[in-house]
Amino acid sequence: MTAALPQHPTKTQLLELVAALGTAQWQDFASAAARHGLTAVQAKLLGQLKGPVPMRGLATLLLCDASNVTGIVDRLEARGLVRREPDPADRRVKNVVATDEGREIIQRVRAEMQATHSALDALDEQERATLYALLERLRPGLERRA
Amino acid sequence: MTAALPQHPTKTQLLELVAALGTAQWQDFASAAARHGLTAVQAKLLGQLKGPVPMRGLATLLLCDASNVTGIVDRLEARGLVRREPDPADRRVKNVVATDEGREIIQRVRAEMQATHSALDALDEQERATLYALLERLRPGLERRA
DNA sequence: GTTGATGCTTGAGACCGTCAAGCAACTCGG
DNA sequence: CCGAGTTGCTTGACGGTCTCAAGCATCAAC
Repeated sequence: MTAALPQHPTKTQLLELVAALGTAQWQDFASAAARHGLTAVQAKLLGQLKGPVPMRGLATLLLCDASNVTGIVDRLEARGLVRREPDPADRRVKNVVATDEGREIIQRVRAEMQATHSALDALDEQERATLYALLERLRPGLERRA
Repeated sequence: MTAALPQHPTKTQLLELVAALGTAQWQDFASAAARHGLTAVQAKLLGQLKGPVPMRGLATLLLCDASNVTGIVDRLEARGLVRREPDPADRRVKNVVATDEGREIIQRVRAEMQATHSALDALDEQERATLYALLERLRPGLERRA
């Protein structure tokens, strides 16, 4: 008998569980990145580069000041994982592009997130679909800018 | 017609969704904390103090070096939100305790996480129970130390 | 063209995080 | 009891992350 099974968890319990899983996943990500000599923030920025993105766009994506992006890109560029390209339409803009090496590294980091992958393996296809649908419902509330 | 509805989202999609929600919640937490002059890390530490906790225990909880905890507790103590008490059983140990003001502030921060609360309001009791159960299944995989 | 907005960088300052080193106190074998 | 090893905490050095204010170049609009 599992008398402690919460049939109706409080919002607080759910909130704490989400927070705990979020930080656990972040740790997993950070340690995978560290194995390749990257910080979590650097890896996250690298992960946003599906195509050329202006510095300003990165600041918006990462919800931080533009001057912060300068430093992060500086360090990535020094390692050859990223390039700054002039924008043909607007000479103020610098577009950031991942190099081949950059793309390869971020792909490896994602693949090496062992804890996250093994956690998701605990669910079958159907359960994952249910979880995805529920989380998708949370998104609009969470991403609204206060 | 919603043809794009993923009946069976890939692990990658699910992973990215979890990551997005995790960082959104963290931002929410950080901005609630900032309204009270606290950083997210300070608020997180404060939230762990249900009773007296030794410095070493905090380092373990926060998955960081003990010397890091020293600085964070220093700043919280300077604001009077936390106290260091000697441990009666072991004179090496210093137990950290939240002051009344500290308890009050962390409670307010939690209550003021508007985005998170409104996100959870999008689900009814039954859905929350389902979500909780699914997330609980993810925990063992995620929290295993690699 | 002048005015104003926008994109990026720089510099100062605070916090977060690690590591190495150090001191105090505990523990345990002898 | 006593010395050896361990553990708990702090300090100092150093790098990364973040914000703010200031500055330069460029664009847009009148």
